[in-house]
Amino acid sequence: MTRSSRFVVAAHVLTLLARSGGALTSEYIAGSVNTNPVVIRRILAALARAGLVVTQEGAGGGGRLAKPAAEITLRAVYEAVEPDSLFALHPRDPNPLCPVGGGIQVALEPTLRAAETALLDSLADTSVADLLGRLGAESS
Amino acid sequence: MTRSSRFVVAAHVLTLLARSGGALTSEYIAGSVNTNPVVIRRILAALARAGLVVTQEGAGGGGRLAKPAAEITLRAVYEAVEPDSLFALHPRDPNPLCPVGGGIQVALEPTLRAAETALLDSLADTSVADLLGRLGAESS
DNA sequence: GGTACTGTAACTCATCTTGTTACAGAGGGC
DNA sequence: GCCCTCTGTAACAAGATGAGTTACAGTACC
Repeated sequence: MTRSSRFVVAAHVLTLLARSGGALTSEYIAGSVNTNPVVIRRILAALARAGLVVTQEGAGGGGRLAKPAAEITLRAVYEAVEPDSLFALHPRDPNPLCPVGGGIQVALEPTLRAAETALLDSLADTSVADLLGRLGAESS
Repeated sequence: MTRSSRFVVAAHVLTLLARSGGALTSEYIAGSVNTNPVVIRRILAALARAGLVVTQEGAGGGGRLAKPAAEITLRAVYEAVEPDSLFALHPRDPNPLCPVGGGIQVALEPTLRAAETALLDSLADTSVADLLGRLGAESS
């Protein structure tokens, strides 16, 4: 799979916002992430839809956290920017006349769901505040 | 991300092989998966490299399980066909002069590793024999 | 009104996946 | 030995997606 870097970039953005304590412009954030401001605005838009940040247009605007950094888990960040399921099923439906082809997707479903849940539960153990703490511990 | 369906197809292939008890040709398998035989051969090649199946060239050849279906976990299948890490880091390295940009990847690393481990551990709970059992319970 | 922002469309480029054709080589049956 | 049936793999096309970029409409503060 062509993995996207949106999740890692989103965590980066939120950590920046947590550290600043206020609002930052997409251009400033883009300078730290080393990308284009539009890329940041797209990420911020997804995070805003999920209620993790608040953005404001116009002069003096930008994005800021919508709640305390300790209350923003990486699970919420992941779900905000990677809405699709982790596993892709067959590109063309398998042969329904084959006993295996006709039932394999249903047979796999509970396992795939459990694996994705395990991933999300693990991500829920880390918050944006935790990330900020790890940064502070290394380079104050 | 363009999510790949290799994992689901590989599970399908192995379930077919487990059910047959012997060797199947890529053309036969392709009929159940509803794809091209070359796609199946690519999957079988990855599974063979991981020691999950044995393939044989020539007339009467094909692929068969290299060990009992109960000993093939979906974790091993996933690792065989999806060798890349689940999370992509920044496409361009973040700005090292920024306190956040310079350390965010290191700060994220333990969380990403734990999440990927949680996923793999969950997949280890299901074997190819389990899949075959789920199929049998629905359509005998 | 002017300036500083976001929101978003539109386009390009690169990469990945899948499907496909083609062909070399292996191996069993005659 | 000679077929015929297979795998292994290269090569290419088509489609999808991600990321980067430019452009511009709209909003909000001064």
